[in-house]
Amino acid sequence: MTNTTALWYFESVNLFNVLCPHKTKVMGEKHEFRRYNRDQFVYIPNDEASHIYMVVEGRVKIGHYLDDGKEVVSAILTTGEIFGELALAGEERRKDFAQAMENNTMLCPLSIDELKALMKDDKELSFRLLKLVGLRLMRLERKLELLVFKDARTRIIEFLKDAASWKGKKVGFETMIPTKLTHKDIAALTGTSRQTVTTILNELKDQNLIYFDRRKILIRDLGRLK
Amino acid sequence: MTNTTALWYFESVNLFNVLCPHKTKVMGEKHEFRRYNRDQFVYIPNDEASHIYMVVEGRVKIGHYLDDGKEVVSAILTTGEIFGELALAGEERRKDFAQAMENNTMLCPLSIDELKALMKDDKELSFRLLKLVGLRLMRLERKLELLVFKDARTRIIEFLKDAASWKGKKVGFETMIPTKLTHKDIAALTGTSRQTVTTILNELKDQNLIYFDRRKILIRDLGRLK
DNA sequence: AAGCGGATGTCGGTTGGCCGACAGCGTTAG
DNA sequence: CTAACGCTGTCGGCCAACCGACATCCGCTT
Repeated sequence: MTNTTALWYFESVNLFNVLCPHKTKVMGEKHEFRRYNRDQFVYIPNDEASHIYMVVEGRVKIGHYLDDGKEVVSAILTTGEIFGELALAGEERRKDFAQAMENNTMLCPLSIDELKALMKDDKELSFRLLKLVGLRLMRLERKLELLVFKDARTRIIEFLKDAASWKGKKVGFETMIPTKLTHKDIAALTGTSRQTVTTILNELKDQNLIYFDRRKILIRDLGRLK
Repeated sequence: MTNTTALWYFESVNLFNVLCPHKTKVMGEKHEFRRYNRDQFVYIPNDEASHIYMVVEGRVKIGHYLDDGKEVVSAILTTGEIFGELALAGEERRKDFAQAMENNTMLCPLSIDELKALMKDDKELSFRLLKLVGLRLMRLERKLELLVFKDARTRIIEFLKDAASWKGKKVGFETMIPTKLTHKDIAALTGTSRQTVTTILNELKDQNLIYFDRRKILIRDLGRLK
């Protein structure tokens, strides 16, 4: 579980680590995961915002729909990542959707009500939750800055670096990122177009800064990638 | 104070309203405001993030600097608005700056340490703080969506609508927004250029959808503005 | 094994809006 | 009062990157 622990660390608030003991103690037998199939929705806009979730297995797409019905992807989450946290920051009905991207996606749900109850006994928990939401805020600010002030190439490179530090395995100078993300996915996550992603990734490949195929991205040298 | 109350309501978490009694009780004589002069910094990047602030009077610019030294404005705050809240979400050193825009800008500072101490006695406070940060998150998500998926005209119009609902005084169909924001300011807040703001505002004026001069913006009919 | 849907690769045409430049215009400081 | 600086207004050049179109290519499904 070393890897999962690292993921939790990255979340910077080891929320579920704290809560799973709580759950077993306080919530008795309700300590279960939920299973989802590919394309199944965890929640959709206007659903009651009653839980937050941690991804145990599989992938979850977070996004919402524009007026014209077009889908906007704001995040694609994997093992160890938390979503739905706006529910505990006062959101009553979902504004976004969460959708499983793979069969057998396993989620650990956590009821807001129970969480609030726990907060009364556990002062430390309040800080952790505050940090969780605060961390989201900081990340979003970074994303905003990238999107507004950096060109497509820079955004994609920053995305690669993030992914590398987050999921990458280092071997010498090279960093290997196993990923099922399509160019379309990367485009959505970096605010660029599908074609631009393809072009820029191939540019980087030609310069031998990266290599990639359909299941991984390999960064030759993180220091040289810019 | 009706107006100020309305502002607090908009903040959705009546934080300082709750805390001022606390302060007078818990903090005794420390219930003071701080005064700043035009262009004086409240904090700058790398300062210790030890307080959050509410604007009592005047205006405060929040922003940060890009690598090339260019200034990025992320918000311009007036009476009743709160800033520096990342400090209570785990930020240790400021990443942004806060700068008074007018002489005699008055701020009400609130120490994070004291706040944390208060949180232990006041379970309601934890929720409020969570809501405060959560609200920021929601707003930022909206801003992100506007910046990425909407064109400059739409962004500026949305900005006008926001300002109207926030600071506007309705008189019949018309909404009057008193403001000292320059086109440059509006450009920074909407992620556009100064020239684009000037052009679009004048377009809207020509279409008689708005009127404006150097100290106010008048929206003819909120329903028709789009 | 065949076929089909989705992913990748490549090409131009098109354009929103940034930016520099410059000319009034208002405010403000002294 | 006056100078100076910053704000507003307008034009045109320019370009990043979006988008449609189309040709593979891959891999899953039946």
